[in-house]
Amino acid sequence: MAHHDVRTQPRRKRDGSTREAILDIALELFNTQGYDKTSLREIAERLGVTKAALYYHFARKEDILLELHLRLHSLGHDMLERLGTIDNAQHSPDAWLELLDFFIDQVVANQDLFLLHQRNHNAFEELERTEHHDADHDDLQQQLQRFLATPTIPLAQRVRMACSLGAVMGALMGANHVFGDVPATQIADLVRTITHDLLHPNTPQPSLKP
Amino acid sequence: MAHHDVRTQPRRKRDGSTREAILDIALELFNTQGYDKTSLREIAERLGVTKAALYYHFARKEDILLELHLRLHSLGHDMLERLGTIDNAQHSPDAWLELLDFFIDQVVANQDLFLLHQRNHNAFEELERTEHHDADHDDLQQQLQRFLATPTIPLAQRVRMACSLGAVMGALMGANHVFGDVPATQIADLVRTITHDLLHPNTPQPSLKP
DNA sequence: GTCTATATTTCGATAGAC
DNA sequence: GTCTATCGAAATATAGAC
Repeated sequence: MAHHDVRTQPRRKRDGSTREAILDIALELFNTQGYDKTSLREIAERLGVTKAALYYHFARKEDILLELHLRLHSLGHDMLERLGTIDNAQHSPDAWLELLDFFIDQVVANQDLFLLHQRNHNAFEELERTEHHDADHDDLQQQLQRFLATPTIPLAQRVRMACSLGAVMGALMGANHVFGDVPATQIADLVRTITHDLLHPNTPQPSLKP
Repeated sequence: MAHHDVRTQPRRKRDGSTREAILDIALELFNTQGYDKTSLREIAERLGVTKAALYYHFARKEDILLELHLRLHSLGHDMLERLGTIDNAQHSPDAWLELLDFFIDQVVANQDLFLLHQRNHNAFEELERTEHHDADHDDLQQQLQRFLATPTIPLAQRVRMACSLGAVMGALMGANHVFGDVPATQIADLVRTITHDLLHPNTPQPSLKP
């Protein structure tokens, strides 16, 4: 579940650890400097190889970003299925809350990838413009936005759902800089409480799960 | 209050409308393509002039972004003062709610500028790394983050405040694409209600203002 | 203020040896 | 798999005429 096959490539040395190292360094640099401002020379330097070596593993610079995008995409796969079940009948706040619960876990566990997507929004958009976007494998965020645009759901509730998503991102993305050394899981639990208040106004919190 | 002096430049033709036109086009292109992917050639082309003409108005490309940043900064100036009064004693949810109320208006009225900041986060960061950032003229977002890091405020409430900010942004930024032709002011009112629920859990809404 | 060059730099990408 | 060397494109920025 961690990788998506992509085992068409040959290998002789380093068995494939270089490819992973490239992705790790790229993820870090893309997050701190941005995708465009990060050159292949910089990535190669940090890795201790030359630019040309990168081209053995990735045909284009864009493909590095694409691979990172795929990982984020596979993370959202489970969520999108749950979204489908919601779409059919029950747009209840409870179903959405359950979805958020899962989403929060994903964000905490893969903060870097979500940060990448948020901080390089434009680069990702162009990525999907180039990759001719065959079918329904939309971005997670795009699917969520399309869901929030559903006209059959009352506007007030759609706005509530949008706010709840923003609340989760707002609290968890900058968490490292703002909440210091407080463990992310603790922040996540607080956020869960808050999303409950947000979606179930004027309803007291249920007691903690045993 | 709209512009910040910057009247050191000479002028012979076009009295200064070109400068404004450059900023308008740049803002649009930066939002759709990103700051890095937008070339001066592209801006000039759209304006109907040549690249060199831009350099009469802005010494560097970075200065175009900087000017846009300053406008966003001046918008936040009032808010930061209000923040200062909160910082002294009362960290009450009501004071924060009042701040949010003002913030929501700002975001609705200047959606493009806030979008610019969100979609080009990395470019803005490098901007403040270059411009040696003399004193306390931080970014609005940076000031808010520093405030949310205040250790004297209980953690649970700090997370609530972070969530409320995220909720506002989450609902208002993508509003155009998600909520279709619903006027932004209507969304804003819904968001106000939601932020109330978020900061005053289990408390019924006060009746609408007369 | 705006133009026509042109300088300078950096980047993504390729070719071919090892 | 990684290297050296290099190409070609595009971008920022400058010089100087009008």
